[in-house]
Amino acid sequence: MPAIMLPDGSVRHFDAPVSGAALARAIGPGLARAALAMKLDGRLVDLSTTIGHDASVVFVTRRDPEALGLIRHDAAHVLAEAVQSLYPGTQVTIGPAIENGFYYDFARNEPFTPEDFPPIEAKMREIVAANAPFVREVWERDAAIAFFEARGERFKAELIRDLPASEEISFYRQGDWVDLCRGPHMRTTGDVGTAFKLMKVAGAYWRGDHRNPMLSRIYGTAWRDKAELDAYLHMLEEAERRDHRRIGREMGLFHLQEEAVGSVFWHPKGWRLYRRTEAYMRRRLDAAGYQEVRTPQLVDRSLWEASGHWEKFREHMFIASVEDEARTLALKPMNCPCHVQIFRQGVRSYRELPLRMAEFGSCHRYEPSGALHGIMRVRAFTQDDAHIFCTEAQVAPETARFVALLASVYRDLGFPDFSVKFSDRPPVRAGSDEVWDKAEAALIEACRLAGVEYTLNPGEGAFYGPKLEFVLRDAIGREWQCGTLQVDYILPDRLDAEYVAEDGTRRRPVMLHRAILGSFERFLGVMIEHYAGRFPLWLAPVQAVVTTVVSDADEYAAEVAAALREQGLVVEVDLGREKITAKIREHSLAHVPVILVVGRKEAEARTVALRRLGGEAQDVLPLDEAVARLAAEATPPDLRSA
RNA sequence: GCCGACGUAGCUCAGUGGUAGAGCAACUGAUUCGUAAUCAGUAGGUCGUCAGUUCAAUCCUGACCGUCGGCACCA
Repeated sequence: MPAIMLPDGSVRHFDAPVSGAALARAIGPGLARAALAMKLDGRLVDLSTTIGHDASVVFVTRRDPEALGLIRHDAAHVLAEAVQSLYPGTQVTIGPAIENGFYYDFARNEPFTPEDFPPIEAKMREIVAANAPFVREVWERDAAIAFFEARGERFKAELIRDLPASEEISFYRQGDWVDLCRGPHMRTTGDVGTAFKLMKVAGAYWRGDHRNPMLSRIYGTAWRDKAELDAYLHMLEEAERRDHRRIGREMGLFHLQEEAVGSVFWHPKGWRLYRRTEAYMRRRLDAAGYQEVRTPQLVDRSLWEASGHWEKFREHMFIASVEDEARTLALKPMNCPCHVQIFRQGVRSYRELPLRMAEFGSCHRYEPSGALHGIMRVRAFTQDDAHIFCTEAQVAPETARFVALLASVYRDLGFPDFSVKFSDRPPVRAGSDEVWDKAEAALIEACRLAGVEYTLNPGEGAFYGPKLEFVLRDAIGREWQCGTLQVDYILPDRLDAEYVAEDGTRRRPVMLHRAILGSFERFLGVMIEHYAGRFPLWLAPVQAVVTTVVSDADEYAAEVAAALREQGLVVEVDLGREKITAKIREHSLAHVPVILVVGRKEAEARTVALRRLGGEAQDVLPLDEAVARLAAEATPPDLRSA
């Protein structure tokens, strides 16, 4: 005799158990048509699920956010059926919904190629048009295993074997095709709709483990309607347009080449962008009480043995040696052991804590070749690194100070929107549970103190301590993990760092490893994509171009440029004989933020016509005023008064 | 590192078993023109590298290097 509560607070009573579909029909024909699935006491289930007890039900329609996941998951099933019907002998494995779409991993001797997409998509449309109901079946475990083994589906059989005994083995049938699946699904294959598209093929390890066979993965995207699909495809084009590798080349910022894989050749304009960012960071760190240091690139292996890197990370380190010496050196992959060496010089007092030691540390890591990506993932990079040596009591306030600094830096650099992930103790870790309890509690308290909201990232902490990860959101909604703060009780111990406490005893400091940008290379890559090369004036590598309408204005143009350079702006002068429209186009494509056009009128009146990148308006104003205005705007945010 | 695709002029790309083309950019000349492409001409390539097959390879085969998309990795 179920009593079912609906979202509007009303309650419906039934004499017997009732399916979701029947419930929807009882409420109204409109809902019966629109309902795709339902949330039964908050759990998303099939509409065919029978409700036999008192419950609350919320129907999911195409308009609800949950619909996307359902559409994508169902699309994965439709893809799998299409592939098996076109390519007999292909084994199915898993096919989940993911952000923006879905994928399905297939086992087949010959991998798929994009040329296979058109026939597969056509078959998928057939399956959707057939509008076959998704029918849930519960199987007995051995029968399920036998079923898949008889069909040569060893991956599916393996999945079932590894399901916990308590788990119900459910199948979903669509027409003649059936797949092991936990569900839930929508009513029919027709509910998938037609707003889907196969995107790419890729290899993927079975169960994500590189020791396992490589499967052939097909990625697709799926949306509620064509408008959403088009918007998504447009966003992808936008991302491609913003690609830092393309913009870096077009703007002459940097290049990469074979002889130095994973290292950046910074060109004058790119290096100016880099230096502006670095100078900004240096001012912020100075103001925040950090002391900058510089430590060696090449360090003897004995230090890496002491720090634990030699044992744990050697395969990621570049090792160097010379013939005349027996020593083995390594290029530093991290700065922390070197910073501890500075801390260890002389006797440290509690009065010196917290001691904030910063370095724009140049590091090398041997990253796997497949991981390299433009300047975002390289083998030689510079971190905005710092280590805060402090007492346990200082962990919370220092974390709060750091988060405030980080938020301010992100805001200044154009990223007001960021989120925080809290990674707690990993399964394999150093240190006792008591130490971890302490470290995690301190970090939680610090977040409370700083008013930081975070999502939990369980088991993802560093082996030596819990960490916060700071993820910023760019102009087109993508997320980039940049900043980090890690609490470390281990390294000070391994490298024997100590200070004299108030009571005269020697104690271990706690180390906070922290970075705001992460690495300059990666962060600048993110910034290039975020701004699509259209940097704010204070960061732009070339801040303005002065160009002429007629050659009579050449002399005046030089004067205008000189006046701007006097104020520290980087200005180019274009006296080319092309038409002004062509010159405007050229410098706009080069992403120069300000174009100053001068002709006879301006030369006589001592004015400039100021044009902003992307805009069409011309602002004619006196030279002095233009210079003052641009100089103010080109001042870095931390140096502006008020 | 693994799977797949790709590598031709500075860039974007065409093309062929008989040693290569276009557009843009560059350079030269003409054009003095008012806010996103003025016209004409010139120059530019060991067709990623190394082997093999062939009378002949940029093209076919193999290995290697690199890039791209994923996977794995990201201390």
